[in-house]
Amino acid sequence: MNLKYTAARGTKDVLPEAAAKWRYIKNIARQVFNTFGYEEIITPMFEPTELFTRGIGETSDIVTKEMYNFTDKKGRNLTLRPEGTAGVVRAYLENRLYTLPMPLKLFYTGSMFRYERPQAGRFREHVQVGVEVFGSKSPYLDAEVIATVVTIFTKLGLSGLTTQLNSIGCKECRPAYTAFLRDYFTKNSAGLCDNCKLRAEKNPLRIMDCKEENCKKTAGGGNLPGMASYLCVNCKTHFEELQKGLKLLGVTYKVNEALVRGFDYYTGTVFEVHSEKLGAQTAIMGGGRYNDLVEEFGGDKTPAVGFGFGMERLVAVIDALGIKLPLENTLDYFIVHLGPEAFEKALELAALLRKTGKSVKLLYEEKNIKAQMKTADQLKAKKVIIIGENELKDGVLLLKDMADGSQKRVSYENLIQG
RNA sequence: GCGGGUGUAGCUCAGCUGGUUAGAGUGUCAGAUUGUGGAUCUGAAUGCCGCGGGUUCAAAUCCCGUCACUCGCCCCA
Repeated sequence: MNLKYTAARGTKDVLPEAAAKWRYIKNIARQVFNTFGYEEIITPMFEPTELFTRGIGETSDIVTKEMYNFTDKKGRNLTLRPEGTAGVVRAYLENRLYTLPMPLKLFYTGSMFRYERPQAGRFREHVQVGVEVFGSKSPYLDAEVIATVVTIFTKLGLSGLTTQLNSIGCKECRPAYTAFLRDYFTKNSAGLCDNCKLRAEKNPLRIMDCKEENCKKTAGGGNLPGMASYLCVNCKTHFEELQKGLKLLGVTYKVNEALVRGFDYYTGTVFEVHSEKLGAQTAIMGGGRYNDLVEEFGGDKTPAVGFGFGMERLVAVIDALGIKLPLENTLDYFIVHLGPEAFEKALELAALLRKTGKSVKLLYEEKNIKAQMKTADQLKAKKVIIIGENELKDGVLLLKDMADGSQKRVSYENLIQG
């Protein structure tokens, strides 16, 4: 076959088998969100470009090289959303959701778009399930938000995950630390890799996480003071209480002082969940606090915290761990029909059974019984109904249980009722 | 944006240093079993050898380009 069209680079079809997994995961997530009191919000897939450039940060990689921008017929600059938070914050303000009881807990699911080079666990369109909570600055809320996603992962049977945690400080304390790092690394730039030379100016926090040996050495092999020692009192107590909260909620975690996230809006708490089953992309969930973003978008100062996890990566971990999700096979009946008269009966019977909520399939072409039985087997039908000359003559049906192979004659009435 | 690998049947892949009608397993379809699936046996169908160009008497094989996939870097879910 000579394919005329293929899916756009970095996009993927989710076929029925995988879609069933997605459905199952989303159902679990919905259940968990419900128990934590979240409500769903659906926001547009594209927004004015400025929303993202301002929200995520002009200099971030996502904004500078990964956005799907376009102009519409009126010349408006629009962008396919690369992440979920900015749109939800915009919707929160535009619809005056701040008049609702606080804290307001929202969840969403939807596609995100980033123009990246595709690779294991990374696509140009990926689906995120995420939450945003507005109106509380309590560290115990941070803890609960983390517990929410950990609960989902636990319910799905995931193992070997590590929840990483850090505080990157707020407007009060972070500038002093980045200034210190910037100063230090520009003075000691000789040993840095090309990337880190750029980072020294742009985002010196990242240098602490570089894998290059020389950069590690230049960074003092872990002897440089970390962000922790620069945190202001508020950030410090917040971070301590968050950890206390996680212990109360039974969430195991690991503090990772090198954990930095790619969006500019984060303040204080940041966190990620990693799996070693994913190749180079190990994060399946990321999030944090963003106490200044609502205000930057023109609202009142409103603390907020959120996370997002990626469906594709989550499914990859589930598969890599060999987890078999309890997906139900839904085909109740397959009707085998022999001859034109039986076919008509089969159509009528299918309609009756479907009225009672049963799932029913049958073939529309004349095929011998063997071929039809084979199809029933391939479709994993629970039961097969056979209608042939004998059954027509006696006004009954032959009902076969595909699991044990047993079969018996039943009346139409009994079948519909049972 | 930068590197490495790979494109052969629906799927997984073999085709060595160029040489005749391009193979295997699996799946599909048919038959053995004319009213019975999952096992076994027999048989059949299926390929612009990713695409374009070049070298050559001759290219799936060598060279260049291109596209796609894939694994890394950066970054991120």
